[in-house]
Amino acid sequence: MQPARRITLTDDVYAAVQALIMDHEVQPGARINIDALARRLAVSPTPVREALARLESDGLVSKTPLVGYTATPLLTRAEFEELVEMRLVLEPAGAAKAAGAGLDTGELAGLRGAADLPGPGGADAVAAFTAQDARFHHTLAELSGNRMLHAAVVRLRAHLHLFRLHFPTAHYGVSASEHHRIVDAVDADDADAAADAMRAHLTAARDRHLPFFESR
Amino acid sequence: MQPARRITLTDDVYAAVQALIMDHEVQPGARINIDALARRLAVSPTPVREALARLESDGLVSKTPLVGYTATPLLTRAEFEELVEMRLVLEPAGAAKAAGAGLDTGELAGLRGAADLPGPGGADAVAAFTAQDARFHHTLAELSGNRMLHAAVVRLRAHLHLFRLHFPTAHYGVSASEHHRIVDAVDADDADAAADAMRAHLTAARDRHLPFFESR
DNA sequence: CGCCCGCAAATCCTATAGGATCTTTGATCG
DNA sequence: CGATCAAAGATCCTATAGGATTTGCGGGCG
Repeated sequence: MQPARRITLTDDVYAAVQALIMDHEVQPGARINIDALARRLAVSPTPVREALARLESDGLVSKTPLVGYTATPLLTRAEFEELVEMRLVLEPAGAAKAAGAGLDTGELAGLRGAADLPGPGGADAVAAFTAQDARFHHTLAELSGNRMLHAAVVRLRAHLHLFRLHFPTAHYGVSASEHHRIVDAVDADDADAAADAMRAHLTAARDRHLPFFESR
Repeated sequence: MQPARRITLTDDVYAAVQALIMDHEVQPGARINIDALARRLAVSPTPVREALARLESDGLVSKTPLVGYTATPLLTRAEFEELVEMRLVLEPAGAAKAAGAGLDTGELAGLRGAADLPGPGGADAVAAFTAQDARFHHTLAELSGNRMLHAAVVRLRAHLHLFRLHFPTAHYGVSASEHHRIVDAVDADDADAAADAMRAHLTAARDRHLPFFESR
């Protein structure tokens, strides 16, 4: 039996500010006033500063000494292409590793569960979709058995926050089927097929996201 | 003309603590007493806490709420293999990208300069060698043109701190020649050859490091 | 002899205050 | 009218203090 609040205020603030930025309640590129943020969260500036320091290492905010913190701006088209390229380097390798790792049935079942994606219905369908999509990719990276690769994949997700509000909602089923094709290859212990399926998925997802940049 | 101290105390402390850990002046796995560290650096605990928060995101320390920070322990053999695997995923891809990027002569000259490694002479030969080796790998990753890949490569270097004091000093020339072979391939715009040369270098470096684990 | 409980010391965590720096506003000069 | 400079305000940064929690140690019980 554990007390009501196991974690510290700093950790709470860290999660809260992360959510504020990911949900664009703090505009990308906007200055972050530490005192105002502290008042908004009903805490003192001290834990806010500590949370911001961690978020800077995560790439969600950037700091200018003696000036203040700024929410990281939206990705440019070029940065988006770099992100895709980076994922194309990391994630197919992770899928291949997972395929060769001899996963047990429990791990495979968990991966299959994460591969399913919620439909377009529901109150906050976009958030539910992105959360589940992240869970699948993170789970697969974790099952690669390489903790550093897993950490790198998780870290990249932070840079995707510009899409939280612009996710193309018309292709839910397509993404899910691509996920399942990857799981099938992993299940069959076919490393090459798993890597290929992941590459196809990432490339297709890239094309689905591209229209976002046309309208800017 | 700029004032004597352009950066803040927190940034100074961050660099100082990073050096303390990388140089093993703080034993890997040891608890970190915030107050004692603050006294040692002649500052208050506040900037120390902020620096530690950033170092946690960097992977150099880990935090347990209400208990304190701990210096990250030395890599186990398994973690070392994962690190090598991760570098084999990232760095050959970066070398290939750099080879296809059409670098100008200035960039190539900078890379060639970084490829040279200091000889075994000198006061702190090990530190000089590791610093120059890091500069080469970071420069090459930067020239890939992918900022996220560059950042990931730099981030991995932090986990190498266990070798700072155990670098095999007998193979300076070998490493340098492997570096130059990579540069040659990049210079020839041969992406496949650059990736192959990087893979060969990383694999060879892995084998050179392995004896360290035998003696533990 | 080993285990468990309770108290004291150490440490962490948060809030607050004051000094230092940057930004903005307004007035003066060219 | 535009540019420059100075002062006021806002904000950041660091130090300090006190409350909350954990850890270490000693005594008591089984």
